[in-house]
Amino acid sequence: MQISSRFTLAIHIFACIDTFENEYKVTSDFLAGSTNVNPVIIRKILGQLKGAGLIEVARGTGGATVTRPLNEITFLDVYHAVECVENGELFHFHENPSTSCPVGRNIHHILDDKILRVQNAMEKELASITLADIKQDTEKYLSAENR
Amino acid sequence: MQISSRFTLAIHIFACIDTFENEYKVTSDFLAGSTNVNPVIIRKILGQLKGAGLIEVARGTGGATVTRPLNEITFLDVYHAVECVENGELFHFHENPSTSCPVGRNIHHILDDKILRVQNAMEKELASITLADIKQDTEKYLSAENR
DNA sequence: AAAGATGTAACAATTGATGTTACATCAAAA
DNA sequence: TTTTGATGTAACATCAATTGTTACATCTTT
Repeated sequence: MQISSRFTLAIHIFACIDTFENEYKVTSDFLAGSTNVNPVIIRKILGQLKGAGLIEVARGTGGATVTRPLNEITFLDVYHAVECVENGELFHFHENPSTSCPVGRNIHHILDDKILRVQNAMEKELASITLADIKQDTEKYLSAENR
Repeated sequence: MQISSRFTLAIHIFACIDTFENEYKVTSDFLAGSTNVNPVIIRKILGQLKGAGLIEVARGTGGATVTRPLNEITFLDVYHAVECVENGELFHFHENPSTSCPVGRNIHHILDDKILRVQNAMEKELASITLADIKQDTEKYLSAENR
């Protein structure tokens, strides 16, 4: 299983807000155009980002804006905002291992710390990347187009 | 989205093989009992592990055995054997970002290296854990039960 | 009020995971 | 050589999550 495209969509949304907020009003329809994804899906993601306090969305008048400096928003913040698994558990366990088998009744003890290590490694890397990096590379690629 | 329970099931299977292979013949029915998962599911996972060269399964007579020393099989080997996403891509991209939007047509350039960093961090940690670690902790918890 | 947004409910479609039955096939042992 | 107990696998069922879509109440500015 893969991490849902909501994550890459959310990053795409932030790149659009930063790139276009001075030129256009960045609405769900605008974002739907850039991502080629249904506006209602965009609004749901905007709602999750808003719920996490990363953006504000103007009711009535429309448009999304970022609430903090971009270097203070990490990929991990976005990931947590948008990925909706219980406790953010990366690995899915089989539900009811046998309690009459000694391995079955201990498999959680045996595995939990190792799985946590893997999840922590991933989250640490996610936390090391910020939206400022995205801004920088977006500008790099866009200016490379104009030559 | 979470990584499928096939992964934790596969580790469970290895723990069973190592713990019980001298006492019992470790068949798909035996493993189905310990994991509380349907035997056909177990056989599919066994097939994937066999395809990756990690185990051998005896046709006719039945039973699974490991092909290499446990410290030479990493979590990453098991993960790759069992997780069936194209190229092992951890993140799912939205399919058709707009080519008429400058952000849309560059979003892959912008994101790919960062996503790769995250995936590499996860895989590096997966590669650092081996089935020998599982064996050791399995023995630890089972012997703790017998006191 | 009118216009242009958002928020959200309700439902459809698709996909992948998981479960289940059935059966062909295999290898050892009786 | 037949029986027995396995595996391999097809075919289908079920379920959950993602994603898409329509519709509409609601909000803010004009």
